[in-house]
Amino acid sequence: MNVLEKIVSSVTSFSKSERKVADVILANPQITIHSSIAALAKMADVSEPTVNRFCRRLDTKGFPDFKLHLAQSLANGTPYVNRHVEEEDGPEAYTAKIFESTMAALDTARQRVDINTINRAVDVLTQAKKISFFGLGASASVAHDAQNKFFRFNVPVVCFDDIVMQRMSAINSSDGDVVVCISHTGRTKNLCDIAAIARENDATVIGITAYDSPLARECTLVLSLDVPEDTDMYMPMASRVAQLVLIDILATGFTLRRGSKFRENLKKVKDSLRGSRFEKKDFTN
Amino acid sequence: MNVLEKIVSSVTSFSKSERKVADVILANPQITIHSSIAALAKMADVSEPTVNRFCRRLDTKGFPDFKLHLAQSLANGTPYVNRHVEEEDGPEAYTAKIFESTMAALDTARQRVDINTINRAVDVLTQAKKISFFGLGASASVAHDAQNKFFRFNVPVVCFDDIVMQRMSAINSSDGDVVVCISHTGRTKNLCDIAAIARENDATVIGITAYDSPLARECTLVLSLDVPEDTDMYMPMASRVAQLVLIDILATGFTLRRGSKFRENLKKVKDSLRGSRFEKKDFTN
DNA sequence: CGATTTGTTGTAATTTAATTACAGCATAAG
DNA sequence: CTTATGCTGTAATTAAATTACAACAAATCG
Repeated sequence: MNVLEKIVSSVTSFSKSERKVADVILANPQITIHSSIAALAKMADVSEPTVNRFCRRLDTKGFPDFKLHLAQSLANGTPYVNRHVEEEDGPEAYTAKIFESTMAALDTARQRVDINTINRAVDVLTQAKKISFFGLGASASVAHDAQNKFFRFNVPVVCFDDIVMQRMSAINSSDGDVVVCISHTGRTKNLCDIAAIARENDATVIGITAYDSPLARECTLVLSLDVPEDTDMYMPMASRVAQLVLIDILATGFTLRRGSKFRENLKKVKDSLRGSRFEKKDFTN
Repeated sequence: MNVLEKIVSSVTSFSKSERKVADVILANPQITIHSSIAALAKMADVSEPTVNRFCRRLDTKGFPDFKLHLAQSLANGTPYVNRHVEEEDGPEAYTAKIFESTMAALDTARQRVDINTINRAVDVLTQAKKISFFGLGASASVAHDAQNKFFRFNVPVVCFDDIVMQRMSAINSSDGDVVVCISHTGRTKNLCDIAAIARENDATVIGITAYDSPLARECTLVLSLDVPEDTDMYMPMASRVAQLVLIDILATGFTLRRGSKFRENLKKVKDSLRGSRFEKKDFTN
């Protein structure tokens, strides 16, 4: 929890004077970090030791340390203490909030993701005979994106967003095949079934899903992203972005494992698109 | 440019002692922000005024101010000054770098995006008779994701990743229809054609693409995301995440414009999925 | 209803940290 | 070899933050 959020959440436990300090800081955080304790005390109309006590109450070593923490909270420009979109937000507010909450979600995802599992997943993927990406609903687009990436590596890769096709594909899988099942909740029944079928047929099943979910139990390897989802909107937003970044990481790990010679191959794929595009120089006029 | 990057880039203009200071700071930035000028001077084996002069050279007001800037640079935990993935990076390094570069990309996207255009795009979308999302290649998955979101709003929405279908759909469009064309480069010939066709048929064309690209010229409204793409990997990564966030923003703007009654409808859509899922309580054992 | 205790706040003293002024030294140019 | 320019450190100064303590307010208990 950053200092700004901490101030908001513990505002009830503050004394009268401390609340005055909190109000001033929340109103002009940017000014606060460039003020001395004397200036801030004057703004809040309290004494300097009160400001100091306020800082200590927030588990900082003192005023300078508090400013450091505050600066970090503000690093992303965070003008909105509350990142949840609200009814009365205008375009500027909700745009900023969505960017910020997405970045915050990626930050927690980064801290929580298990590097070891990523490494093992990359291992498995590089040795795969065939890679299949399965997702339903919102996760289907993540699966498509994964296909688009891994397809460039010139490995056999398929992607299905249709349970019948997924089922048939899972039944036909065998030892050496890798099936990647994508689901935010990990509680989509059909996908759990498919993971189980794939496992029964000796495929390695990687789950990009919630830890300790039904789907997770069916997987050989679970890449969990416990991202705090903003449920106000009833749509998966931040979680899906985190999933995509995870795909990027797996794809990057894959290319690095394959070595630099392989990377030239990637460039070839990219260059092959040139014919379908307008040249850049054509449009500098 | 953040302070850390600034130090790296101006390392040549430093004097011998200043470079010693730079080395110590770059090696332990986290320790630096919790040190006094005396402690840092000792670590770098220079005098205190040298440290102070070093700070001034970096356009900060002095040592405390420098620490503030440094704290902000480190806010995202940035241990990697260079965010580009390199050959010799291990799983820990490339995972962190990809998360960081994605977050950095979102941050620049946020700063550069034009709120006014977003607002107009939301206007247009809320009044649309029908919404179509078109994308090819990597952008196809973004289009799919957009469809998944807008579909929940109970508005007529289609998504095509096939040029023939896109073309037919564009030809059949008419006044009041909105076509959203997604392309990072904005130079995919087929998509430019389709945008032109849609426009000729009086549809409103929103482009999620590069500003000043061939596609942008064919659009009624251009949502540009000039995100610095890490081209080392020859894959669209950060740019596509930014596009998705933009979709989230448009979808959010849409729901807010429609009011709170409409939001209950969203909840209904989400609840409708319940039957296809395992209940949470079933798996707490 | 008054006395005592607990907690909050500000004043003044102290300590700590940062900055400035200046002098010595090294390096490079004339 | 001499002079000038620039870099670096010592010591003095100034600014800032913290601590100790006293006064006051509020609440609790007899």
